[in-house]
Amino acid sequence: MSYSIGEAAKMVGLTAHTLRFYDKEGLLPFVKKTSSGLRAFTESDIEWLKIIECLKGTGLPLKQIKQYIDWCMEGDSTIPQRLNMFIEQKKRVEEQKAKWEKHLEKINFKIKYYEDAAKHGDLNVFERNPKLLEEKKRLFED
Amino acid sequence: MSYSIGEAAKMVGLTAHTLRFYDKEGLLPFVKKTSSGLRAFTESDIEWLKIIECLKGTGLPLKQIKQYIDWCMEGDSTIPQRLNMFIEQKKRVEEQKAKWEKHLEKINFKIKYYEDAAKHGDLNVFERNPKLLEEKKRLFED
DNA sequence: TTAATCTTTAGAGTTAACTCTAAGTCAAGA
DNA sequence: TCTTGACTTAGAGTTAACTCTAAAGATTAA
Repeated sequence: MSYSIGEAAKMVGLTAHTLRFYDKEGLLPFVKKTSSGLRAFTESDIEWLKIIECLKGTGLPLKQIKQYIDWCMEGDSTIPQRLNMFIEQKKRVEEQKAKWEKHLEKINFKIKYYEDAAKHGDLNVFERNPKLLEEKKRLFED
Repeated sequence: MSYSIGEAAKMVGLTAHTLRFYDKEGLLPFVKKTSSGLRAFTESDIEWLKIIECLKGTGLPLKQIKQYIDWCMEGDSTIPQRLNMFIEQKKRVEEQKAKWEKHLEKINFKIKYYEDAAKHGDLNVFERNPKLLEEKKRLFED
C-alpha cells in the first residue's frame, strides 16, 4: 500500500507543491514512481519526511538536509558523518534553547512592565516600581 | 554621548547595512541624525535594538516588529495592544519550545541509533536492540 | 591638509524556501 | 464513457530578510 503525493503531504502537514519542490531539490531520492509516472509514498517514505521535518523544524537548511539524505543513500560508510551531523544538530538545538530562554526573560519583563502600565494608563512604571528598573538593567546589559 | 551606525551595529551583533535596512523599513523611527546627516544612536536606541533582536530572535517577522514600534511611537493609548503582543509572543515561544523538545527526542534517538551503527559498522541496529525499535515507533507515530 | 576610513542614499542583487501556473496526463465514481 | 479531481513537468513568480554597489559627503589621525 502506498500514498499519493497529496495524501503524503497531508500526513506530514506540507503541501504537494512543497513535496515536489523537495523532490526537485534532491531531498526525496527514495520516493519511487508508478508505471504511469505518479509518485507513490510508502510508510518508510513518510518516516523520511518526518525526519526531514524534524531537521527543518530545528533550523537545518535544506542543503544540509540533502547532504544527510545523500549520506544515507551512499551506504554504511557514511555512518560516522551521519552520527556527527545529529550530534552537531543537538548542540545547535540546545544553544538555541538557551538563547530563547534569555529572550523569554525579556518578554516576561515586558509583560510585567505593560501590565503595570495598562493598570495605571501610563508608562511611569519605574517611578511606581523601582525594582522593575533594576530588573530591566540586569536583563538588557551585556 | 552617542554611537555611529558602525559602533551600534557592533554592539548588537548586526551589520551597518542591516541597521540601515531596518531604518528604511521603519523599524528605527527613534534614531536621530546629526546636523550633517549621520545617524547617532543613543543608549536608549541601543536598548530598542536589543528588544528588536529579542523579538526577531524568537521568530517575529519584521513587519510585526514594526507594528510594535509604531504602537510605541503612538503613545499611551496603545499600551493594551503592546501588552497583548508580548503575551502572544510568549505563547508562541512556549509552543515553539515544546515543538523543539519533541524534535530533540527524535534527534537523541538518531544519535543512539547511529552510535550503535557506528560501533558495529552496519545498520542492523534493531536486530541487536529491539527496544530501540519500540522507541522509534513511539517517536515517529502520529 | 591630506589620506584613510567612516557614513550617506537609492537602488540593484542575492538567498532560501516556497508558491503558483500552464498544459497536459491519469484515476475513480456515476 | 464521461467528468471531475488529482497528478505530471518545466519554469516563472513571490516573500522575507538581508547584502551589496556606486558615488558622494563626513570624520579622524598624522
